[in-house]
Amino acid sequence: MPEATARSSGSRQSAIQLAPMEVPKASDVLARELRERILSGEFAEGAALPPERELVVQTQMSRATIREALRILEVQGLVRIKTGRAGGAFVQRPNKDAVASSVSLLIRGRQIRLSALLETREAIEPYCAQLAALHRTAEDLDALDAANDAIADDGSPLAAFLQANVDWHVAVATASHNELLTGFMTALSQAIYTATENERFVDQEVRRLTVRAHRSITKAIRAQDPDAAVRRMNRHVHSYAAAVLKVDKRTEISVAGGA
Amino acid sequence: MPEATARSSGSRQSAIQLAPMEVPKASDVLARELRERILSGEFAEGAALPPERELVVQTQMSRATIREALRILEVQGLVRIKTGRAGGAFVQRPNKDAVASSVSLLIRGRQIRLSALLETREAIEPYCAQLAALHRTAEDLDALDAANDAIADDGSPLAAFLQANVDWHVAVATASHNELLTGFMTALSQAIYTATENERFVDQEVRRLTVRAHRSITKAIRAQDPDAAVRRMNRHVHSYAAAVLKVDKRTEISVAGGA
DNA sequence: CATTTGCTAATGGTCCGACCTAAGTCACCT
DNA sequence: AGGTGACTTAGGTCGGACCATTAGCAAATG
Repeated sequence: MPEATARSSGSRQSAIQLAPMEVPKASDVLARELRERILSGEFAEGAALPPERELVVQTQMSRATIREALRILEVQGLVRIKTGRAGGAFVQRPNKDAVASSVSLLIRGRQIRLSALLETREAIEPYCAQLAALHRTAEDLDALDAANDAIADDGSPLAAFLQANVDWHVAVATASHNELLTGFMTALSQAIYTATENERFVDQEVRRLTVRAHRSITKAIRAQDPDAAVRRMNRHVHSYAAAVLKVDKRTEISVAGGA
Repeated sequence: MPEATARSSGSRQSAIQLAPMEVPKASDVLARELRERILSGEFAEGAALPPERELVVQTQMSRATIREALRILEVQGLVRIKTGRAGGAFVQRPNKDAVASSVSLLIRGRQIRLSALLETREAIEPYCAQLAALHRTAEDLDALDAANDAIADDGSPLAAFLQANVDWHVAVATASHNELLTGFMTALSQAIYTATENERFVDQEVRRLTVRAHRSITKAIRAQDPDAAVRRMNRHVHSYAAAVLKVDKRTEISVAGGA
């Protein structure tokens, strides 16, 4: 790759020199302005932004430009747009779903392997369990029990098991009362869910072991025993990862062998 | 909040029942379609999507609709749009910047406290160091050394120190060769940077200690000693967090006292 | 009176067509 | 040869029109 080293493109040099200038797009300018006002708290959550046509007269921009700006904010999770009378753009604080979706795109786009997802979970979740043991409330414990009861339901289909499994893990993260950690774990759990959906290794035995491990971890969290919580969670996610990867590898081999 | 419990709004019940139907927006449909094709690999990275006017004739949608769809993909980091002749929408795989920006919005929007950020780093980074010790390459070591040398430069301003600090931590994550973990750490480091920018506790002593800790951790990573890496990193981020929070708390008190 | 139905207004969604701006290409002129 | 400017192709912006959805109110209806 030959890098251009010249300071000008080879023509005569005038005495006057100007730096390259940035010309931002109008919709970006408006989006940035609105975003700053939202994040600064100037617009309260749930407040309605002016209607598009009103923004047109206020900003002197065209409606297309304004709509693009609103679309940007919508994708970023900063506003929610409702149609119809009394509709409009309503201010929203970004939530973990926005993070989850962008993480999901990263995973799909860069084809991050299941092993990397499980590895990441092994990094994060034991610490979540530790914090959960320290900060859990009664409601957190209820959520944990509810999710685990749903997992214990033998008759439920695979999808229900996996969803309940996700719910339990997210409940652990929620009990940590660290919103950022919760956001990461939500995104991660969802991704592991979809990646595991086609795995065939989830049988009654796996379910039984899962429920037992969850119960044990929940017990430590209830007892506010951070050491036990981190230790048991570590063991749980590690053994789960090992089990998944064993099946995963076997599948790869059988696929490769069958071709 | 009185929740509506009725299944219909109180009128006569016809025998025929219909579920609420979703009517997606045209731009969302197009965005979804293009997104799937990009993620499935049908469009290679760097490939140019058809020009807007060409998409108009292909999809029978208006240009405004198509532009909104492209704007969605742009915000999600799936395409990059260039103006001028030979411009257009070029396919891009989402990178960690997209995750970092959405995490940044989450942090600002939900006013996540610095203590939570540091807590999250304590969860993630020791594991990163462990993986780095296992998987680091020679290039990774070079990056670590370069970043730490930049930190050691006593004469540099605060911003340079903080940036070099971020670079080093990101380099550790990169050395783990887990793209998801790297994405998380990039987002997190950037956020901690901005949150720490105004802290006044970074003096020469802090710099000296930081450099020393980094050197020690780098040494463990170089020696491929995961246990030492995780232990030292744990200690480093923990003591850094304690130091920051001490100043943070003092600042809060002095502000409260002065008011 | 209660319910249903229909009308009206407000607001986002879509479309069309025009023009502006940015940036390669290339022929022409010096 | 080298610069200059017209041409061309792309996105960016604009204005206006009309459609679709929904809330609220009014009229019809039993």
